[in-house]
Amino acid sequence: MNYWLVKSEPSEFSFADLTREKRTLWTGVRNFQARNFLREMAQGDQVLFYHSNCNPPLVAGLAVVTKAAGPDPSQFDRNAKYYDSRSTEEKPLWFSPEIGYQRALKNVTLEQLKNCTALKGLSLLQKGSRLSVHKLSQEHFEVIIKLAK
DNA sequence: GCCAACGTTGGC
DNA sequence: GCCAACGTTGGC
Repeated sequence: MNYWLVKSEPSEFSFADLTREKRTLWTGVRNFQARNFLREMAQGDQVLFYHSNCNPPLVAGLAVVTKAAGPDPSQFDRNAKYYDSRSTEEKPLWFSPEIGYQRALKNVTLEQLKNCTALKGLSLLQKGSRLSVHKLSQEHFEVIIKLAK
């Protein structure tokens, strides 16, 4: 099993939104490295749901991959913000897994993550890291879950 | 709102 | 294939 962290701006889609909707297609990721991670996600993988671009940034809850990635429908929609003219039905560029609500977590702020020596090397904390999808080791995942208790 | 860091684009 | 210009991300 793999462990992931996905970022979302709470003003766009928050963990409370996921809690309400139960499941959602993770659409709109337009970065190749993040895309590769999305395609690697398998049903049952654990996903930390991170709120970015807010004050304070934090890990808000726990999600789970409910369905492996298929083509991101928003890339085909001419009127969508994430339309990509390079994509075809035969050769889609972008992929979306389905993410489901698992359980609420006590918030773990970015500051707490930074102050935790056990999380040294976490890719989210690397300088200049802007990826919206990160892969975590099981050890780092469990440390963050512990911080949320 | 600022700006550092990074990714992408496109001219050459 | 280089690299300058531009756009975006996201913490602060």
